[in-house]
Parts: sequence; structure tokens; C-alpha cells
Amino acid sequence: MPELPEVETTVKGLNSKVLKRTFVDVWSDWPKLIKKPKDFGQFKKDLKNKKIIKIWRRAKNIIFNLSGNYSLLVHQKMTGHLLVGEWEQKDGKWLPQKQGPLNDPYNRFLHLIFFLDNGNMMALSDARKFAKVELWKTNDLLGSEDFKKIGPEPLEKSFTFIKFKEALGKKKSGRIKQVLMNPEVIAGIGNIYSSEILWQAKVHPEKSIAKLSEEELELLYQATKKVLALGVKLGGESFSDYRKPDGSKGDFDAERKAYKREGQKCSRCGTKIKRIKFGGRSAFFCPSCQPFD
DNA sequence: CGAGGTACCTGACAGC
DNA sequence: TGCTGTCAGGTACCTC
Repeated sequence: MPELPEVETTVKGLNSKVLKRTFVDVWSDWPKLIKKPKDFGQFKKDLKNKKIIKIWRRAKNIIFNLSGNYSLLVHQKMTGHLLVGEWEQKDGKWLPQKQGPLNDPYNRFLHLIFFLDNGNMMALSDARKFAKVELWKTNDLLGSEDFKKIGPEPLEKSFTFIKFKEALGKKKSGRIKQVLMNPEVIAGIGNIYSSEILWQAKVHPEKSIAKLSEEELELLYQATKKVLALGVKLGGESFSDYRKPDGSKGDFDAERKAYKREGQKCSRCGTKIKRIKFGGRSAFFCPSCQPFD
């Protein structure tokens, strides 16, 4: 999925395209994507005629504040991405009405389409159907346990070095990469950016957080902010199937130093980047710049 | 509490 | 060509 920079990019795009629009109808060929309410007919009914007041992000969740004190939450998970444009249905498949970025091969897995009052559509493309969509009363969402337990936002000004250390302190042990990726520790960091942050900070992904020096913590804190901010600035990555809401690609790919670069030379020291697996995920790092000890 | 496995799903790609 | 195995942006949940 999109990680923090990709979700942030999506939110920016949505704000310029669907803010103040009203939902007219919804279509889906995979209503299981909608987790709340479970009944698709009810979801449709509740969403109809609601106006989008505000669009923002918390961790990797996209939140649409709607009229009537409702909130629509979309989590894109691994392969989901929201697109805004116009499609037409042919033989049960939705095809872009015009040539352009929306014809991108990764944009062909539309499973949920919101019809808006200006004739536009907002569609969820999701090859693996892992995405989740929920419609809440806003106060219930903000007060829910799942929402409250999300860790601090790393790009907010209030995310100081002290806050960073407090966040990591939620875990007494554990390997740094997994701790960084834990959404209850810090919001928004996934498999790509965790590898990039660790490369930037010159810290081995399997290093125990209990063994990190003050200097390493400082480097990790700076790298976290720097790498994520750069990701946002460049509009995210697009070597995966992530796309911006207009279907175009992000520009982070050229900045990638470690992730999916196994066997290629480290841009700092020339050593070949290594891939290891733990916690069910791949970690990419430079064995020379990022020593275990 | 941490670590590892499973579950949710499907597509791309490598190797035989 | 076609089968099989591996891998893929996340995260919740279960067991040891």
C-alpha cells in the first residue's frame, strides 16, 4: 500500500478534486470492502446526499468528514488507490472515458465507485481487495479505540525528538524496523520507507531498540522526518501500483536508496545492498553502512 | 510482551 | 504454453 507520503499525496489530490462534492450513488462489485455498515444497501442509503466537508489523513487512513456528522474512512492497504475521473461500464468492466493517465494498467481494478453531484466519479482501484471502507458517525470514529491507539504523526511540528523517544519507549525490546513499522508506535511508516529511513540513519534493520545509542536515536529521528518529507514533496513512489488521484505517478522512485535494490551498489559506499527476511517482510540494507554491531 | 504464523486476495514474474 | 512457487505498499488476530 501506499505509505504516509502516498496517502498524503492522495489527500492533496482529493482536496483539489472532490471537496464540497455530494455523493449521489455508489456502485461495487465487491461490497465486502465495506466493513461498516456491513450491509451495502445501508451504506448506500447512509452515504446518499452527504456532502464532503473536509478531507484529511491520520496514519494511512483517509478521512472524509461529511455533512450530518458522518465520516467516511478509506484505508487503501496494499494495492488500493483512489482515482477521480470518468469511466463508463462496458461488459461489466469500467473503462476510462478519455485517454490519459486513468488508462494506466494498474487502474483497471475498480471495485468501488462513488458517483458525485458534478458528474465525476471517485473510484477505488484495488487489485488484491484488501482495502477497507467504513462509514462512521464522526464522534464515534474519533472516540474509537482503534483510532485513539494510533501513534503520533511524524511530520507534525509537535513530533519532537522527545516524542520520538517516547513513542519508541512503548516497546521495551524488538527490532528497530518492526518497531518503526508498528502503527501504534509511529503513524504511517511501512516497508518501503522503513528501509529507506534505516539506510539514511545507518542503522541495521534488525538492531534491537534497547541497544540503540543516543546518537543513533537522533539519526533515526532526523531520517524519519527527512525521508517522509521528501516522499511527500515528490508525490510518493510509483514502482508499485500506487497512483495519484489523477492516475499520474509519483517521483520518489529515483530517490530510493535501499528498498528493492538487492544486489545493486549502495550509493554511499558501493557495497551491494542485501535483502533479508524477518517478520514476514523483506528488509533491504547496506551491510557495510548499516552494521549490526 | 514479543515473535511468528495465518488471513484477507490477486497479479506479475521466474523457472522448469 | 502452462504449471508451480515466490513475492507484493498493511494490519488484525491468534498461539506459543
